[in-house]
Amino acid sequence: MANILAVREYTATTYRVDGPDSPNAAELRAAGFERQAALFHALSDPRRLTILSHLQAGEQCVCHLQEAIDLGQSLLSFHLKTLREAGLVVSRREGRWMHYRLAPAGLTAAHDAIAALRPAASAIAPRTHVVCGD
Amino acid sequence: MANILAVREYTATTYRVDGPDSPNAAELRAAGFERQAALFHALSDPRRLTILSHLQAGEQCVCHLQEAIDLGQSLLSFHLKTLREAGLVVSRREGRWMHYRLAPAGLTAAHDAIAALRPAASAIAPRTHVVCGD
DNA sequence: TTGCCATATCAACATATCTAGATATATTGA
DNA sequence: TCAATATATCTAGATATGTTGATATGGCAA
Repeated sequence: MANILAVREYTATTYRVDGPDSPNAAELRAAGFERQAALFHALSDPRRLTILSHLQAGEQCVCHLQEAIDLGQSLLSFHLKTLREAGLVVSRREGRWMHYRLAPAGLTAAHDAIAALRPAASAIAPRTHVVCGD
Repeated sequence: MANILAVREYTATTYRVDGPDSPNAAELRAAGFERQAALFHALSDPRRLTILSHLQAGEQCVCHLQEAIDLGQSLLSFHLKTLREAGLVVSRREGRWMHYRLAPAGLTAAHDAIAALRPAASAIAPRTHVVCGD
């Protein structure tokens, strides 16, 4: 880790339920949505999805990614940084080359976030004639 | 549908593989990433995630959402529109009230998009000493 | 050293998105 | 028909994000 900041890690965090500064449920949920939103933001660009799909086969160095994907050098670097900061990929230096690979924990977090939003079967039907105005 | 445009629907689309205008695999993949990116964009805001989680219990009218969530009227309407255009919620008018509920197909599409990105077990390890420079 | 190469970062600009307030539209009830 | 209400849309400004070209950094080889 050294001096790298702002990299999401998806480690489990536990709180003592009644500790003096334990955040309440609403705050926890809000913080969760912030995290999840950041994760989905990283996934919300077709170029970044292209990069992820290229990494699916295994670790790649930037030079190979650049050959495979039509992106300028600094732009590719920018998108890789975005993915890295979101916790979706990790990087490793080998000599002068940087290698990137998928970070399964990040994808799992995204997967779980969506799974958590899926409605109960009872929740997908319209509820007609519910009085609203008062 | 009438004159509603730009609403994503997630119906299966099939192509004859060798038909004269059948898009090639790369184009199909690119189009898929565009769609998926739009979907993730709709999920990339904590306010919208909050809305979705409120709809998880079942259909809600806008007035109830507005009570439950601290958002100005036009802002709530904006985010609901974003979710609707992404195919994540559907709306229904009942009298003067609009009711919104989750659209399972949209959430499923997001879920599947992430599942499709998950790496093979062999792809998550660094591959050291791969020659790169040439 | 020195120079080269791979990649990251910076600075400037273009574009997209979010937000708030004002206004428009649709529906109901008087 | 009119007024009231719920929600959507519009407008303008603020902020965030993406893109490009230039420059910096870190490692290697001569």
